[in-house]
Amino acid sequence: MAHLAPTYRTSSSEDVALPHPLPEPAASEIRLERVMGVLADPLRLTIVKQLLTRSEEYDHTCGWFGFDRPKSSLTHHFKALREAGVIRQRQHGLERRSRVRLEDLDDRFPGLVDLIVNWQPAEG
Amino acid sequence: MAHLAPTYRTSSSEDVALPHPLPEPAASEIRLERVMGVLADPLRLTIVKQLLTRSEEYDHTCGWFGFDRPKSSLTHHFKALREAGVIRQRQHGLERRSRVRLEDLDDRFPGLVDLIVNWQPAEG
DNA sequence: GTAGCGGTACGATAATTCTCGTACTGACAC
DNA sequence: GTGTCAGTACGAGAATTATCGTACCGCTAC
Repeated sequence: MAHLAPTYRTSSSEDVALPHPLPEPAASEIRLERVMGVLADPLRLTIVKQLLTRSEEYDHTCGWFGFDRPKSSLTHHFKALREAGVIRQRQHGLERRSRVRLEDLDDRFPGLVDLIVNWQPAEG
Repeated sequence: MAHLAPTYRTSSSEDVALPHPLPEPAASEIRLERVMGVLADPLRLTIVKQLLTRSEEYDHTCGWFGFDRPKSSLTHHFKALREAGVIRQRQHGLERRSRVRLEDLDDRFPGLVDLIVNWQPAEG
């Protein structure tokens, strides 16, 4: 997988420096028990799986997922994922966009991402 | 890996029928989010890792681990692991012995066991 | 019988986490 | 300026989970 350059392409086709990530643990500080805990929730598993499987060129905002939950609940879950080291968030003007820290997770916990991608939510 | 026959060898070298496992979810009912949740705890990760790496011919009792915790706390954690489908427990007379449901976990969540084996508890 | 042992069940308190309403911010459009 | 929009921060109540004391059970040894 190609390394993502620290720029992104806007709708006007300019390359712009990426905003700094919001506070997050260094890759070496990511703790498996913390990651497990944060993934012990169907909504958060859904977030990460969708980022892994439906995400394309751009990072995504909370709204992109289309969850029918209050905004403050979504903030809570995204923050939990970020503070555990699972996702990286950057502030793009109004929006806060998220992506999975794929390289860091693959490096620290090989196989974990596959578990998430293969996860299926419970029926009912 | 060889399939474990449903007998075990006693100290007097007799093969004896294994007691039935205590209530547990079927392999197909094991939920990743549940497993993640139950492994979001250093003590329980330690239990499973030790069962995976130090265990030999026999299953092991709670006391084998040597944790300095009240018995009722250990019961609580072992039960949580069993009800999530991570370990299997059988009653052998006085003792309740545990082993990891290795085949079931490998079948349902390939790679998960390696994550646990490679886990290191936090320093301090 | 009694004692000891591995372990459970119950229950209470403490701690953590979830959920979400409300108020607010910062950026943009006009 | 005003409005709107994505999202946050705070805080409260509910729900879940952790911890562990106590009482108890069933088996074995004596």
